[in-house]
Amino acid sequence: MLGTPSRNRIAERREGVRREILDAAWSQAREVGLANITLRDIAREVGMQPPSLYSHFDSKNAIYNAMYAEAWLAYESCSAAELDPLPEHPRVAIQRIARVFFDFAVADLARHQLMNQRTIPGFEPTADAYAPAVRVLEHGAALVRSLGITDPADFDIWVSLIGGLIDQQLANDPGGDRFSRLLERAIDMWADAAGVPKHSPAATRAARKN
Amino acid sequence: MLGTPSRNRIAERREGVRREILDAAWSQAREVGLANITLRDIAREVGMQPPSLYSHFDSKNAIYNAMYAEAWLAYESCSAAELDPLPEHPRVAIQRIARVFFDFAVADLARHQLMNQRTIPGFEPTADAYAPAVRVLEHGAALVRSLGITDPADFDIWVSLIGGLIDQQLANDPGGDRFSRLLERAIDMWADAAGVPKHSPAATRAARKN
DNA sequence: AGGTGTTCCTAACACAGTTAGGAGAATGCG
DNA sequence: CGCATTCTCCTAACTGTGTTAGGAACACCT
Repeated sequence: MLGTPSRNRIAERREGVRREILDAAWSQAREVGLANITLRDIAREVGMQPPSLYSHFDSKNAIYNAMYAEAWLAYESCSAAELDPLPEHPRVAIQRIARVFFDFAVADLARHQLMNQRTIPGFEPTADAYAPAVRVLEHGAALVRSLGITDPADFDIWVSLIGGLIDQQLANDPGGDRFSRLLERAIDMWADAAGVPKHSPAATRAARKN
Repeated sequence: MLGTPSRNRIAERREGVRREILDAAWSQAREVGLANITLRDIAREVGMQPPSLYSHFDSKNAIYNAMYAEAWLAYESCSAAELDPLPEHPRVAIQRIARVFFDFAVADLARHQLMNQRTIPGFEPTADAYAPAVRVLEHGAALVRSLGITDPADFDIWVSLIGGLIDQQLANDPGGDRFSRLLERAIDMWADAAGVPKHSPAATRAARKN
């Protein structure tokens, strides 16, 4: 009965409040735009006075920082789920990775701005918040290497291509699919140049043998 | 001797002050970042009190707006100069267009953020400030069409590819050339897929005949 | 010279993030 | 249980931002 320090209680409650604040921040970000969220509005949504938020976050940027880490962790688990049985054929696999990242980014403008663009004036993620991002990128690079892409330049071009399509989609056709539907074609173009085996039935059969 | 209304004088001086303000805004933007410029600092650099700026611009966003128009006009005249004798060979021409745009964007981070990213919270260019931008884009599209690219999707991919490389260059290797040196290779990849004739001596000779 | 408009000024406001300091509740120990 | 401690939230206030109101000085035109 004794010996279990109730330090858990307090930590749990604290974590709960943190969650509430972050949820309010996300909802505000989606409502008024990532850059336009205000501590006053977050506090109102949580039922606090603005300065009380400082009991849980050191600053507004600390909130952005937590959101940043959260976003990349979310993508990490999303991609782990969506790419678990990675398609055997290299070209299909690379298409799938690109598609998963593209759809994740396009699904939430505010999140994408936070993750991939430098849209918040004074904000820069701390090292530990940045860690999941580099983990994801390094994992992607390793994946692409394992599919036979030896030249790192090819990886850089691949990343640029996907990022460019995402930006164009969100900037020029938000909610539509003008650029989304070009993704496969663009990646195929890249795969041809990078020497990824064509996706013919014969090639697929050959690949299955491994 | 008479009949020349001195309305010119006053208009000229007004235009001069506008120039001073915009120059100060650009210099501040390059110094502290586009989003971090402040009316107080601009006013100080011009030798005014902050509210006096309102005699020349309706708001801070109006300054951004003028800078936006200026940036695109600058690119328009830059590209007109750099692309005047457009290389005859389609592939070389398309490489050159991409290179000119890439270098112009990478040369000035603040300007690129203003022109091509939505990095200023409340700012959206007015129709007349936006006009040069659509003119440039439409001109580019027409140019690409004239080089034999019939599918608009190819143009969209081309734009995405260039934009993606620019963003990566500025975000991950500012001042370097990690992505800049991949531009030609990436555009060649695209040109292969889009069916732009290869750049062989024979093809060049054939193209010269037109 | 006198009337007129333009341009700049000072004073002040609203709203942002943030800090200081204290009250009250939850927690931990005798 | 009673007391000390810590944690959480509050109110009041500060700094810095864009912006508005209203007036003074200057250049201009007749």
